[in-house]
Amino acid sequence: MGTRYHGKPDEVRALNAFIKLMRATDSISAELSRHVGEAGLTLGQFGVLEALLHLGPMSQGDLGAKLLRSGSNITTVVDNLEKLGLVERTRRQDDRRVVDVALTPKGRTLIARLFPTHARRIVRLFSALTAANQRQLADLCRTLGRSVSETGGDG
Amino acid sequence: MGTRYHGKPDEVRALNAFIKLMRATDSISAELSRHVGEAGLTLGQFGVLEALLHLGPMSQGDLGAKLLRSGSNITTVVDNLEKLGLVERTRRQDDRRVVDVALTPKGRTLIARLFPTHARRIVRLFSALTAANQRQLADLCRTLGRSVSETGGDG
DNA sequence: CATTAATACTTCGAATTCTAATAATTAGAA
DNA sequence: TTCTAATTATTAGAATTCGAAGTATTAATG
Repeated sequence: MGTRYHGKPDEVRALNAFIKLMRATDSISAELSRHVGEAGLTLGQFGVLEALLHLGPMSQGDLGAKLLRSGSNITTVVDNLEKLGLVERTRRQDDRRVVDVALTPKGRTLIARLFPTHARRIVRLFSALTAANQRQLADLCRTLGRSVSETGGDG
Repeated sequence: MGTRYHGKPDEVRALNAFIKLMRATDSISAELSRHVGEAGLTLGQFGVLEALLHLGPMSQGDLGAKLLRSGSNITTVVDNLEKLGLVERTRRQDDRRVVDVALTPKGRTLIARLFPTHARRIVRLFSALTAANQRQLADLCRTLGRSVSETGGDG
């Protein structure tokens, strides 16, 4: 009772990296969510607005691919952003299956105002790491993420 | 208009590390969620069962602290696990505010069966990194996570 | 051309997750 | 001891998130 998991060295090592990764992400998300929430937005909504600001209007499918979210999720989040008057949907004329999403002036003003603060907050959170360590972390995460999404389930 | 964000170097660096971190975590979570889901569990439920297996029975408050989740979230997840007959609640006698959560035999059997596969899966996902790189990643995430939860909002 | 298959989105049901408000219990202070 | 604080858990309401099923549209096949 109350004993930690003792496994093989390679399991302990991977599980430790895994749990640290998850906890760091959780902490950062919670912190950013708190401040985005002060502006009346969720992180998911913020992510959509930011993608539209920096990449321009795009279909819901592309949004899902960019943000690694399911199609039904994008539908829901865009629904809520539309209710808030921050984005608008346009059915594409040359392919009426596709729905393009674009910022409204109100949405553009809001995200353009919020993003700089958000970016500075991320700089501050990551300032616990040196520049070299930030690059190293990005590199390790890129390798890891790429491998996971490529090899997927089988192996 | 389809232009990526161009900011100051320190912003670009931190934002890049941030997005890589988030994407890696998302990919890994999705992959693990898929397989845990085959056993009829969510990642949140799995996390509670695993904590109870490796650390023994504990209060809902302690579960929330271990898993970095809110109290109301733990209430909900434990509700669902209780419906599935995998955990049981006991009101603590010497402090009747506290609810202790423990695995039922059924819950213990299930998580004890699932965990080894889960652990091997994590080892496989992280095998894209060398042992040294896994330790490095854990170290960077520990530093980052600790800094975030300590310094919190102000800075 | 007609049928079938693939694509893009929506809807539905369920679980997660949060904050805020509430209830129950315990601890501390007057 | 009695009133007030603080602690622990639950409930309510909203948003996120998923997978599966359904709809509309387009592409491909016969």
